Amino acid sequence: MPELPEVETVRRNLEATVVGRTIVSVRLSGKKLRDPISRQLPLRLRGRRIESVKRHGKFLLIHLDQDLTLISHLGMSGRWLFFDDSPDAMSHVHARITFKDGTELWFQDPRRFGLMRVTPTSRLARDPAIADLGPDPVATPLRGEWLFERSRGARAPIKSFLLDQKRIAGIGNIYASEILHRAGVSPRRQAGALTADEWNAVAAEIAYVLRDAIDRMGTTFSMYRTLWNEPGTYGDQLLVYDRAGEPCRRCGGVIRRIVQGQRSTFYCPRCQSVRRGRRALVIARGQSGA
DNA sequence: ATCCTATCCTGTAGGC
DNA sequence: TGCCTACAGGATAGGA
Repeated sequence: MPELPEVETVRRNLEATVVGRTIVSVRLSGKKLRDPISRQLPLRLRGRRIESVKRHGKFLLIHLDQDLTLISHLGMSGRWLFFDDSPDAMSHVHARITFKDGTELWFQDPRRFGLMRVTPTSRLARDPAIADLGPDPVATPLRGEWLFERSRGARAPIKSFLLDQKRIAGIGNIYASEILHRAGVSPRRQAGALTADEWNAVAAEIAYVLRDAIDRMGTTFSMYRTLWNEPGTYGDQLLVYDRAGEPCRRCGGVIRRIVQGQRSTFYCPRCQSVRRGRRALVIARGQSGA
């Protein structure tokens, strides 16, 4: 579910809500996440105070006192939910954090692809989950020139390149399609074959789309919710994602779905032609003929 | 190093 | 209604 804008929304929610609160207990469910939660985690978190909430890509970093950080990844279906009063039982809740004042923070994740662990803050950069991540494009706006240089020799399609968290941290399946559509670049192009101008366009749309999606609290299809169980509204802005067979909002052509790396990709073959040069030639011809 | 495939897990939508 | 298949916002191990 959650890509950078959704995780950033949850981060802001957490920052406004749980910073300053002190944990009195953590209860774990018996079920294993893909990366199991340590049984020691409740003991390590007990008595700790939340000092700040940061983010790198899709990872939430909840900093506590005594040099501890709670690393959290939402996977496909993870949610953090905050309650003033403990609600009735919910399914798939893997951790319940109770604060000193009686408020609660629950981690729910039906598909169990999420991750939660505690690590010393001073060694956070060496945590295997964090160590290999590329730059966060919101914290560090990416320049087209930098992407151009970094992509030389890359033979994977640009769509897969954008999803690679080692290259850029935070872009997921929805926003990769949206970014490429707005940039007018076909998802099938080899990343290493994009021109500097094309990378400039992609860099600009990475910044624009992520910012816009954050402003709208992300995209909700089914699972994703804010800390208060509200949906995000960026779904109204989607130009191609999940719109196969529907008309392109820019040119009226038909949006197509293809599969790349076992993930769906949506694009408009007319706006995003595979051969940019050919398209430019057609336009030039039309002008000379007029 | 890079790329591709299969896999982890549950829920839901759509076809019959 | 039920049964079946395909698919879903992600990351990663293992092999080419």
